[in-house]
Amino acid sequence: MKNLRLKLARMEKDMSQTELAKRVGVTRQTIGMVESGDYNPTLNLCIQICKELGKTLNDLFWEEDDNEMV
Amino acid sequence: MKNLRLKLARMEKDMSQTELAKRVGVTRQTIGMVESGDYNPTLNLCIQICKELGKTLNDLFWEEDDNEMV
DNA sequence: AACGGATGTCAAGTATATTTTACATAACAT
DNA sequence: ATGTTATGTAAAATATACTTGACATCCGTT
Repeated sequence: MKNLRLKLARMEKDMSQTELAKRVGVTRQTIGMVESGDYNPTLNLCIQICKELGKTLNDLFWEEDDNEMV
Repeated sequence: MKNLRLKLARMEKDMSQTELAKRVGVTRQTIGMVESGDYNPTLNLCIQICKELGKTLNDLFWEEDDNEMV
């Protein structure tokens, strides 16, 4: 399950995966994997991404409904 | 920096670290380290903890600090 | 006193997040 | 046709999250 909210938030900031990665301090592959889903990033990475995109953890990483698939 | 919100939410549920750990599927040491702070858990672990305690990611893991909305 | 449950911590092992390097395609210019 | 930017993906290496097992203290109970 792709993280479309993250991808959208990044695009709204006119930021490439490479640029977001640089700001966050990881590689672009890592950002790509987070957006692609099927991935379990660390909390600090999520927080850094949120801060760069002006969003909160709930905005980008909290599933409100009962979409399981952990 | 200790995660006091997590500790409080757990205690409000009358749950020991051991019991929360069992429900979440990790060891009690891991829960202890998350509560002690200075630790970087994975997103899935945070989500599982939130679900067991009836909280959201922002409730337990988002620092509102100086980033107030514009 | 002795017990049992809850928590803190530490060292060594295992699992996995993240990096590095590399090659691939598509879109859009020049 | 050539070059550049953006993205997807995949192997192997490294860093670190998480486990295992142990020993510690504190606190309430018997």
